[in-house]
Amino acid sequence: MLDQPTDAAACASAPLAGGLDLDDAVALAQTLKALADPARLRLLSLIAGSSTGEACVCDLTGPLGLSQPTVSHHCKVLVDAGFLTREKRGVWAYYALIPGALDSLSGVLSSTGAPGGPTATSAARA
Amino acid sequence: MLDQPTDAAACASAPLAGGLDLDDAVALAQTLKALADPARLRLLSLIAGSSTGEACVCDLTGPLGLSQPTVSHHCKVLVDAGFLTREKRGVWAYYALIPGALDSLSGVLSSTGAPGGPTATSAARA
DNA sequence: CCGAGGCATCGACAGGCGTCAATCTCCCGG
DNA sequence: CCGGGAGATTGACGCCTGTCGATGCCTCGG
Repeated sequence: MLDQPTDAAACASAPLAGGLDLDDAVALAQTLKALADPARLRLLSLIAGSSTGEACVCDLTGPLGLSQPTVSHHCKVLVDAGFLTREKRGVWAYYALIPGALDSLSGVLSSTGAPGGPTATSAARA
Repeated sequence: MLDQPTDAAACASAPLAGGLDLDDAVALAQTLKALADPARLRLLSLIAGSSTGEACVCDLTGPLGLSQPTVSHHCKVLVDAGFLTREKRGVWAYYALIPGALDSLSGVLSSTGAPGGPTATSAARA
């Protein structure tokens, strides 16, 4: 231990009161973690590049080179993170991306560089 | 085998040629993964909120509640990802964030929703 | 020249995450 | 009513990563 006397502020000066609360940091990290995967990024890109703006699982397993359960798992993660919507039509499940979800995330990232930003606390959470 | 005759395109229609290459997806995922951590997000926020725009390790261990090696590890990850710069002044190492790094990432995320976007291929890589 | 202190690195451990094979459920066509 | 097929779920395995304790390096003050 060796305790920590009054010379704790040895190097810098400001007490460094961070603008990001721990709870908010965890939420934002979870949203980012949903995107921080090559398979999920390509999955979003595939759906975004589709002509109809939606795609079913059986069409995604081919281009991604992944098995069906894996694709289903990634879709579930993206739906849970608020990036995709799931619509069951007959036997097939069609996934479409929610417009604005990525935009709000971009706004949060840009506001990080601005000290005392507006409302970065409760964003990326439509 | 049951083979797969011409009914391969059973559900959808388009061959779904994704705009994101696998190599590009891996690179973007690695950049996002550097941010997808509560400790690193708070670390960036602390440095951004600092009056001088920079902070040394010994000042970050306190607010983050992490040990010194852990903070040093996170700083290394962020420097390697291109979000922070490391400047050794005397005994102390001062970290400052690179302006524009988060902005370019925001641009990439926004362009994902635009089919046939501009240059999302080689971004977030200053 | 030598001691002290801040930072980076190493080794180890626990937890989470991505992936697949196997199985189950649900819906449609005949 | 029954068979087939698409998707979701479960269980297991392996890898990656966050965390800490211990140690080494490097710089500054005396």
